[in-house]
Amino acid sequence: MRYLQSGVTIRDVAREAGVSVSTVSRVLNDKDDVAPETAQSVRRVIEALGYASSMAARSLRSRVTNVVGLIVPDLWHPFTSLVIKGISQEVAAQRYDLLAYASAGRNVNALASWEQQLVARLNGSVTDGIIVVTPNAAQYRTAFPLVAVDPHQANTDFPAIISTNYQGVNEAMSYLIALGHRRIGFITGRPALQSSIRRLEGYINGLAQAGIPEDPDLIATGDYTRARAVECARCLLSLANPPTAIMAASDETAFGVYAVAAERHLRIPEDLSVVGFDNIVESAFTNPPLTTVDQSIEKMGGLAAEIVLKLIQGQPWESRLNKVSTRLVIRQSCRPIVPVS
Amino acid sequence: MRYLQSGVTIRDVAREAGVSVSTVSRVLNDKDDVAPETAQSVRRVIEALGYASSMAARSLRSRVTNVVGLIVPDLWHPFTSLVIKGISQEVAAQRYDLLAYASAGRNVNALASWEQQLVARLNGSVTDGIIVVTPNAAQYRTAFPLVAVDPHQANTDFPAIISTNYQGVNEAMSYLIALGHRRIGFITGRPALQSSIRRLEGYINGLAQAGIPEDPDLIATGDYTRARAVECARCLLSLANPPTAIMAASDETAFGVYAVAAERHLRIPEDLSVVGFDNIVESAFTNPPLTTVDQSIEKMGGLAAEIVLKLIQGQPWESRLNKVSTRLVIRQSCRPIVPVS
DNA sequence: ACTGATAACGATACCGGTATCGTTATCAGT
DNA sequence: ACTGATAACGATACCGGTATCGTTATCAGT
Repeated sequence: MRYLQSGVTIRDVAREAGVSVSTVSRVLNDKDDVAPETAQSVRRVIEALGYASSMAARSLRSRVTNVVGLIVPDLWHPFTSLVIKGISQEVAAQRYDLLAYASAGRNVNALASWEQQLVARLNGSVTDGIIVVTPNAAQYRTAFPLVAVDPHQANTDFPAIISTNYQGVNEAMSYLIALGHRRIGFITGRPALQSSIRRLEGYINGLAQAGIPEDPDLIATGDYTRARAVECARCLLSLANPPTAIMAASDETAFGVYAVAAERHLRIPEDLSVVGFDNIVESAFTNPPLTTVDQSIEKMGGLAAEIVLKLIQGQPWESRLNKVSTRLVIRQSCRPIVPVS
Repeated sequence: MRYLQSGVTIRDVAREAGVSVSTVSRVLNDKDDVAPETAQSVRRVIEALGYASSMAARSLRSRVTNVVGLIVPDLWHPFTSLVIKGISQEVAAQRYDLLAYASAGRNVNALASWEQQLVARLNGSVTDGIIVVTPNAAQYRTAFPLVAVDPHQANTDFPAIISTNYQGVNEAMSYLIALGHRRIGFITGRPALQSSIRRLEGYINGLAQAGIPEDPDLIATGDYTRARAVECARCLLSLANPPTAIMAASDETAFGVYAVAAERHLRIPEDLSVVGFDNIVESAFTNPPLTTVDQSIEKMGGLAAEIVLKLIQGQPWESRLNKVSTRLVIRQSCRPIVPVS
């Protein structure tokens, strides 16, 4: 492999065009005090030399990059993909560029401090503002616009986008109870996370509102992963008096329940009703399609982008907590309970 | 919203620690000619001031960023997600950072020149090398490492990763023919693309090898999208003598066939066999699960990362075309043809 | 006592842009 | 003819790091 020569700088362009670097810079930035003919000839030279200005040099001096940064744990998880889709569209619409950073593969302990470092380093050099998805650090210190999507802590120093976790589960519970279910199992998310806590509260209050006593055996502690959900589901379905329905704290969790149902030859929804949370793309394609709580992940991304761009442009954003509402999507994984005659 | 004060520079750290900026720089880069006590105290000051070095300034001078760039049309498409997963793991393993750029939302005509600009701008300022997925430009001019995944042109100036498109379809055809199918429809990809051409050849030669005459009616021209595939499938299934099986040039295309089958009350695989290409995540979750040609998208990403990192480190990479082999994944969307008694 | 090597650190030019201030030519208005 | 405004452009400091070269103190070896 050989590469073409590079390293064309603004000074090369200036020399070739017979003007000063100032004038070239003016042409690059579409300033208005340049004679049209001059601009034209400079542009021709730029084209001929294949010149592209260095983002590093530009941002070092002018402190504007027109780039929005995004920090996510990974770039391939379904949840992440949807968030990115929402962000991406809004950012592109406002003619900014999007630049994503994956923190995956890193030591979990070092992660928080690494993210903190990254935020500081990106802002003030390569990005004008940053969107963070599921931050691990409690606090970010930055002088630049920062917005968090689905933060794991309740209180943050910067605007955060969250969905109505409590109401989402609560609504799903009403639905299951209306179908006649009384023994409803719950598999939680990762206990430390705010979203997980709120969803559990939705479950508990859902039962209370219907006057159904809470049974500790029916609450299994998961962590949002499919693997852990499999263990939880085995546990719940091995009870002497097993649940007729399982409310899962995430779609991935629900798919774990699907797997266990299959291994025990339980049919969904005939023998077991299941409700998920997230409405990731896969949930519409499973067999049967999963009834789940849609948290408009895409919309969360869009809102995050909107806010960070407002902040970048110097407009204030009062509200620190921005809720995006959830909605129960009824598919085919639940059915009314048939009283044992 | 108020933000913390920022703008801590290396000079602030130097002043506070009572050393020169050179020494601070040495500490930052783990150079060995610094007294341990000095390094210790500098590190304490860095911590106390919340200092983070500016990537822009660093890369401007040292021309090393430890960042691999990625340019993709979008960040949420299933194909993209899998490529990114492969890249991400390899890049993280070698302690580089990954930075993704989405070109979506941009005017299609301006896209190629925009990408060309972006490559030039990223390299030599924020990244050490770049991986491009499905480039639109015929040629990129860059002095830095560049690798293309699944390029749309056959010949490129830089290493490219492609899958064995021809063999993949060919193998699938053998499978369908072995099941007894004789009238096999084909829905192509976007005709201009190299991958599409090779897949079509796999279909045509598959028929020829079995001595089955080619029927132009059975070849419908798609473009890899689900929407277009729906029209193609309607066309094929409306023939006087319709196909008993359809080979689709992509999984998305296959899902278009699924949709048309449902609207016409045709059962898959009882009434119609379908084979896809890609093996995206969804294909395992459809009803029925799709038999498809796996092109190890993740592995393609991993290989791309491996090559670009080798190039960055100055090691040569001879081969310009790197093939990743395909593999037929048999699920439940095909069945043997039953002779009409 | 002198030499040479080495450890530890400092001073300063420089990367490639933009911001800022200055200069020159031209011309309308009196 | 002189003044002031304006259009068009140039010279240069500067952004915040690192590379390069230099300096000083210390000490082992003769």
